[in-house]
Amino acid sequence: MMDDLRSEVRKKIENREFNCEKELTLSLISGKWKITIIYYLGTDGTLRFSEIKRLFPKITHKVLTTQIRELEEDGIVHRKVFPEVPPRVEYSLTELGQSLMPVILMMYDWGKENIKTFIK
Amino acid sequence: MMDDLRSEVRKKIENREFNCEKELTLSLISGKWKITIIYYLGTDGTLRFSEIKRLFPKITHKVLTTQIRELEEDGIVHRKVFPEVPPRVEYSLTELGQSLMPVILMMYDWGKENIKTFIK
DNA sequence: CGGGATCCAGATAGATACTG
DNA sequence: CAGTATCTATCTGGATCCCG
Repeated sequence: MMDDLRSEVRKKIENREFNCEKELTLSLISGKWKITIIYYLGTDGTLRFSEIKRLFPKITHKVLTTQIRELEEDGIVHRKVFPEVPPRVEYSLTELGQSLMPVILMMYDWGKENIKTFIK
Repeated sequence: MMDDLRSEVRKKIENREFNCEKELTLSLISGKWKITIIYYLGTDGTLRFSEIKRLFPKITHKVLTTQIRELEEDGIVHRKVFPEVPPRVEYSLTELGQSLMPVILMMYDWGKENIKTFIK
């Protein structure tokens, strides 16, 4: 067990909603911004909420919160709160999250390699 | 260019809706059944519509049609129609689709390796 | 600064019925 | 056998406003 939050992914596993383990991997990184959030945290190490937000000019505050919270519930992202005023919150990848990086880098490479195919 | 169908993925590229190339890779395999359909075609070589359907007891006819059609529009899957009665249609991976297999296998391995983490 | 609540729109999946 | 059309349920993301 990772933490006491009930992640949706874990529920899917319990309800046998996956055809196969690769769908677990897929669902962890699926979400309009998740894969890129993981990638940034994996390359930059630690980022504050506002720093991540600045990386995505078009994301709204609430949506970023939701995406990060889900990654946290899935055990991919670690959240560290500093008891200061104004509050400071730093995010980083957990060990599990870091183990996802090779997969994401491979997807990155495949995309760079093949994106030409999709452009006229 | 691949074919004359307008794939949603290609439109997203043109509209610059991706933050990064890995989101291209992700969106090609995202969809409740796509990644597993690609995997089956990659390992079995060629499958008929009804054969694929049998592999997913819970998928409906129409949903399978839609998923395959999108994969076809994205240039991942090749569709061969035999002009017979009753009709026969065989699906297989294109070269582009086959190049996705290592990525999917890596996701499979990651899932098998880490699924224990998610079970109490 | 970071987060939560509410309401809403669009996309995706599923049920069902019909076709050559 | 494979595919289409219609309708509906669900999910996810987004807009907006409020809070310590």
